[in-house]
Parts: sequence; structure tokens; C-alpha cells
Amino acid sequence: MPEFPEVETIKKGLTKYLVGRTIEGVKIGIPKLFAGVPKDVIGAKIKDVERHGKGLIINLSNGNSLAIHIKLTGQLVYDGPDVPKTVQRSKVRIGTLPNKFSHVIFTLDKGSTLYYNDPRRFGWIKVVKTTEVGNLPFFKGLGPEFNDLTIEKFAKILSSSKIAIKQLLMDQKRISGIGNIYANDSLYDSKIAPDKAANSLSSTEQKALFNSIKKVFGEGLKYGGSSELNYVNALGEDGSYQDHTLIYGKQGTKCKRDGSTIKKTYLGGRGTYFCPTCQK
DNA sequence: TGATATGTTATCTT
DNA sequence: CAAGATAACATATC
Repeated sequence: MPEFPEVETIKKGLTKYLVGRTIEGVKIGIPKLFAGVPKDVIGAKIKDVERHGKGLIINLSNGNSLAIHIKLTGQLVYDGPDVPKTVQRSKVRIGTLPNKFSHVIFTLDKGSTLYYNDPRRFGWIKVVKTTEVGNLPFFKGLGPEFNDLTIEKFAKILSSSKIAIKQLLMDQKRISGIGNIYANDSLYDSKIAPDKAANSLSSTEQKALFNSIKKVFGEGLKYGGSSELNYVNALGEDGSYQDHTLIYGKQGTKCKRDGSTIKKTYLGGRGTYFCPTCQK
């Protein structure tokens, strides 16, 4: 799913290709996905791109911003004459551009285009004043970035609730950026059971988990994100973390540490993978 | 054909 | 009242 490593990868790509460009037009196929009016972005230059948790913000020169959340299946794909010929756009997840899921299309200067594709239409794009982005419910409720946390702050957050540790990690209001894949993998890596009460972790476990999240985030970035569903980067390329998950999606296979069969259950309505013997 | 996937938000329950 | 639990959202895919 699009979590920190995926959205950060998109942000880097968009920054490289969009900054300094001018939006010349917007074509809206599904109005629900675009809150705002085209004239508030047309003619504006793109200043920079920010990421907060799993959300993206494209700041414009006219005082407005495009606040974007791609949720499960959104894609932001740039196409233009400056895209290197060596780029292999995903055949499986995109095919041609535009395609039948290209619900919002931004026409940019120099013959380039930014496509917002979203088969499940869960995502959103909102035009708001740059100064008001922080008032949108999603950004307003967002907890601190995992990468900004020290072990001390992290430990304090964990000890604040007896909710299952996996659910706490995925609660964007407490810590932002962690979703189902990296929550499962980091808990496996640190040998902690997903349903263990967050406030019952020892300080050794807290540190192990902190380091494991850093590690799996690093791996996610290294492999360009996880494309097991619909994620692609800003140029439409697949990531490959889905081929390197530690435990996500591996139910029925053997644990690499002790050979036990990996189980799948549901915790908070979300798929949860764990080794029943080495995660305690 | 119907069960399945999930990030966020809304609503219900304790 | 707040924290936690559960349902809803949307729809392509297997």
C-alpha cells in the first residue's frame, strides 16, 4: 500500500519533474475526486512538493495548494519530453496514458502532463489556500512523522495506550506514515506479537521495534516502494518491495527464523501476518 | 459470482 | 466524554 516509502518516493519524483512548471489546464473526469475549481490552479507555477504522513501537498505560486491523498489505488504519473527513454512505465498497472482510470488530468507547459489515475476512486485532490492546508481534517489530525521521532518520544507514544501495538503503529493520529505492510514487517523483524498491548512492551522491545521500523522503511525506499496493488512512482515505474517483504502476504510459508508456519489473522479488520512461535 | 483488499472517516459501543 | 471497536466507502480482481 502507499505508506511512507511509497509516498516519499512519489514526492521525490514529483519534485524533480514538477517544480517550476506551469499548470495550463485541468480535465476532471470524476468530480468527486477533485474538490475545487480549475481556475484556482490554471496559470499557476508549481513551487514545491511536500509530504506529510501519506498525504501530498503541491504548493503553487498563486497562494493555493493541491492537497492530495492517493489512498489505496491512486497514482500520480508524470509524462513529458524530459522523461528519460530508459524509464519502463508499468505495463500491468498503467498500460497506456491516459487510461480509463485517468480521472483527473493536469496539462502542463512544454507538452507535459500529470495524470491522476485511481481505479477505486478512494483518493482525493483538494484545492485550498496554502495557509489553510493544515486545517483540512486529514492534515490537522496527523501525528508526528515516524522519522522525526526519537526513541524517547516513540516510547512515550507506545506507553500511552493499551491498544494492540500493530493498531497503534497504523494510527495516523499517533504516528504518521506507517501502514499495513510495514507494520507487519517491522513487528516480525522485532519479534513482537501484533496483538500485544502497546504499553506492555519492555524498553528493549521498544528499541527493537523503533530500529525495525527504520530498517523496513529503509528497505521500502531502497526498492522503490511496494507495488503489490496499484502503486507506481511519479514516472509510472513499479516498485519491488513486494518481492522483499519479511512477512506481509506470506501466510502458509515457513518462518525464516524458526521454520514455523506463518499465520494470517485479522486485527482491527486488517490482514495481520505473524509467526506464532518467534513473535511474543 | 461473491469474497477480498485497504487508508481514512463516520458511527456505534463500552 | 473518551477510547476503542466496528462499519462504511468503492470497485477491480481472482
